[in-house]
Amino acid sequence: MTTDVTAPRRRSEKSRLAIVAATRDMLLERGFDKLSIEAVAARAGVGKQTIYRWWPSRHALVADVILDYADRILRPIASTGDLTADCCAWAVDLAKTLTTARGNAMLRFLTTAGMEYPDTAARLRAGFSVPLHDTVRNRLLTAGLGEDAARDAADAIVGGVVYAILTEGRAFAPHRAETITRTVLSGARGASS
Amino acid sequence: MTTDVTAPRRRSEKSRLAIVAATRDMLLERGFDKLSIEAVAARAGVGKQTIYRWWPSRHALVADVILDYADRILRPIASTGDLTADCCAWAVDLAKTLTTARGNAMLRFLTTAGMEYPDTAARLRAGFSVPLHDTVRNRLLTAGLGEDAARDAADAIVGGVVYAILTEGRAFAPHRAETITRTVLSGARGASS
Amino acid sequence: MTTDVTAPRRRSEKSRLAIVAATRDMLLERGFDKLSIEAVAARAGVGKQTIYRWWPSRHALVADVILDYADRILRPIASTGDLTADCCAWAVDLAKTLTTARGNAMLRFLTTAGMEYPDTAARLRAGFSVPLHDTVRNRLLTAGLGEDAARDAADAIVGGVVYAILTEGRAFAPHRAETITRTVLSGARGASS
Amino acid sequence: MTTDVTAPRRRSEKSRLAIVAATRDMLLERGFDKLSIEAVAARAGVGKQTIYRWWPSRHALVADVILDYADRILRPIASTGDLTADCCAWAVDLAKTLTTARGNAMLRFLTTAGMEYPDTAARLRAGFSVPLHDTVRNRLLTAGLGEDAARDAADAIVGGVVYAILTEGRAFAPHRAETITRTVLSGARGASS
DNA sequence: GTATAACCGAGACGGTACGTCGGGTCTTTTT
DNA sequence: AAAAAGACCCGACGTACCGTCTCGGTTATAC
Repeated sequence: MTTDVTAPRRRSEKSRLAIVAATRDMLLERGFDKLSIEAVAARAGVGKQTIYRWWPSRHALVADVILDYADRILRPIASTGDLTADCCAWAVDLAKTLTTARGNAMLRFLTTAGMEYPDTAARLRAGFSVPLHDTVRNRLLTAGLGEDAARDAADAIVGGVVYAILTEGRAFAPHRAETITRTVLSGARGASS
Repeated sequence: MTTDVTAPRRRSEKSRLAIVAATRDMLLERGFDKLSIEAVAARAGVGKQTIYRWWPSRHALVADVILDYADRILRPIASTGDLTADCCAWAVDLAKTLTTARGNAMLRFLTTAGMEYPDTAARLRAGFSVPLHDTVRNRLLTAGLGEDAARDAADAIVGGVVYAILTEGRAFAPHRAETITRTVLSGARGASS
Repeated sequence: MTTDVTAPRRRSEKSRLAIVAATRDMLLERGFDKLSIEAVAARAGVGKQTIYRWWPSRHALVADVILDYADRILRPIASTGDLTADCCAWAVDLAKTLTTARGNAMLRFLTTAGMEYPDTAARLRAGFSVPLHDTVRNRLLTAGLGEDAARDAADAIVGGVVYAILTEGRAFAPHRAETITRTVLSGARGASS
Repeated sequence: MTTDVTAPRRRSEKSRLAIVAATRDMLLERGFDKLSIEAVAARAGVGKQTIYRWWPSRHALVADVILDYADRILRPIASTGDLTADCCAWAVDLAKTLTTARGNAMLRFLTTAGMEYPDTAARLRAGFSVPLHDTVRNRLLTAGLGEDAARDAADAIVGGVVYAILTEGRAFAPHRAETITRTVLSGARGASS
């Protein structure tokens, strides 16, 4: 039974929360580019060093905040027996979330923050992209699709919806997520049968 | 009456080319985040003001460079009569391009540079995302699909391939573009018949 | 005929003056230890970089300010024919200047700022200590003393007065400068005869 | 009458010695300006608080170390009957000590550390400047000089030697201490007779 | 012979200032 | 009139230390 040898060096939980909250707020107010560590520290009532002590970079800090929020985006797919209906409902729900002001902002940070820094990219992938993809893939596997078919269909559904929102922004009409999903699924089911 | 309205401004073509070349080179060498106007000016042997005179921001400058490169990514789909084969070949080709070191870098800049600045985002959308989508959509329309079906299938194919590359990077195996495309098309054709 | 090869790179005289004035003021208000470049820049309405561009360090900046002031301390010795009277008057005058609030502060900065940084030390020596010593030495040479006698007596007079003020501060009574000087001179004259 | 009012506060002698030694070493290695409490604590293997518990400031700590060393500089004047010879020997010895690497460094710290902080200045004066001056003054009184003459001559000798070393550093040739002293004494003796 | 409190090491914390980079504006000189 | 050069004001960077403040752990009186 390991008793946590790494010694949790008495980090101040109060400061941690203040920093994360300040980052989240300023991210939505001013955007990722204009988010400065200096401003976050000031807003959180914290010394700059306290941020640098626990986060290696601005990207890593933002990643934490986004992953915290990712749980609100990642939702399970219902299993009513009707695969298409379940997936369409889920896709429309996802599209709605990603076209709210907050959701769309988070999607953009998620994408920008992950660029250029492999470590951060890996964390965001593991905490968002992969779970998103797996949600669909697993539902398809449950419905009897083969490994490859499930993976490809999941790529097409998730990619089709998310990439469209990425390029079109909040102008994307959520109900389009339904027709995209329906299009993909009618193909995937035929192919797997 | 001045003939040749477009050029009473005596802009130095030599400087313009040097700036664009310097930007392209440094973009690939150091990445978007670490690209500074100061460094571009120095490398191009140009005054900072000459850059600011013609481009409103760093994002706009980078957008120019990327759109210049976009032509190498945007290619037409062949029309051999076999829709599926044509689209698959095109998709695999696209995936191959976007997983080269250079192509992947460009895709990332394309995505990052467009975030947070609506003007730049609109230009990049018009110069890359829309043409990409239209290429597929038009081929599908030509093949007899309906408006909506063509649009949805194009979303799924383009999004499926590009978003996967966006999250997985160069690890994405280009041949997966074929199965994704095939999956989508088998659905879209069935639905439209 | 050289036309100033070093190219006077269009330095802003306005900024230079504002910086020097701000430094002088804050030096007297808060002391050398608590003088920060940041505060000087703010008070002078100038960017920090403008200070760093022209002065290599805080010590160098302070040295400039002090040497500017040194002219008020360095005064010539009168030549009435009565060597002792002339020197005593000069010494008392020096002591008076160095025991004013401002003069004493300057003496302290002069001493502190020169420590630890050879370059600054050399400049301060050349601009203050050496001229001070030479003033006395030259007067003694004029009066007929030999090289060595003049040098030693100058050491004793200047050192006697200045070092005492350095240790005792403003408590030093200026008229003591007279008796010290008289003591030294009565010896030096006897020895040189 | 409470004996030992100061309370046996169980101060760790080991820590005290480690701190003083670390301070002395780093003072000579890196100079006064670059001496940080943090570094002293680390080098001494001691918590920062242990330093702050017993010394109010960096200056006070350095003063302790210097005064510890002052005993090696402050030496008595011999009494062979020949006043001039005794004083000259003493002065040359003093000059030699103050022009060693270590002695000169100590003299500089002594001067710098005492500036700006009245408390520290007073301690250093009492522990160094005053004893130095008194050593000479007392020898002169013993030799029959009057109060004032002794004081003035002591000022001139001590100041003449120390101030010259302060400005010239290790370039000061110790034998000059002899001629300075001789010059002053020949005056002081004549005046007091 | 314990308790109990001062002292210790360690180091996190809110801060100030450092010296540097680069942004975008402005001015001077050259082409 | 545009361009090169580069000084300027400014904001932020990431780092070094400041002096204060807990944390356990360890002694060494005082009960």
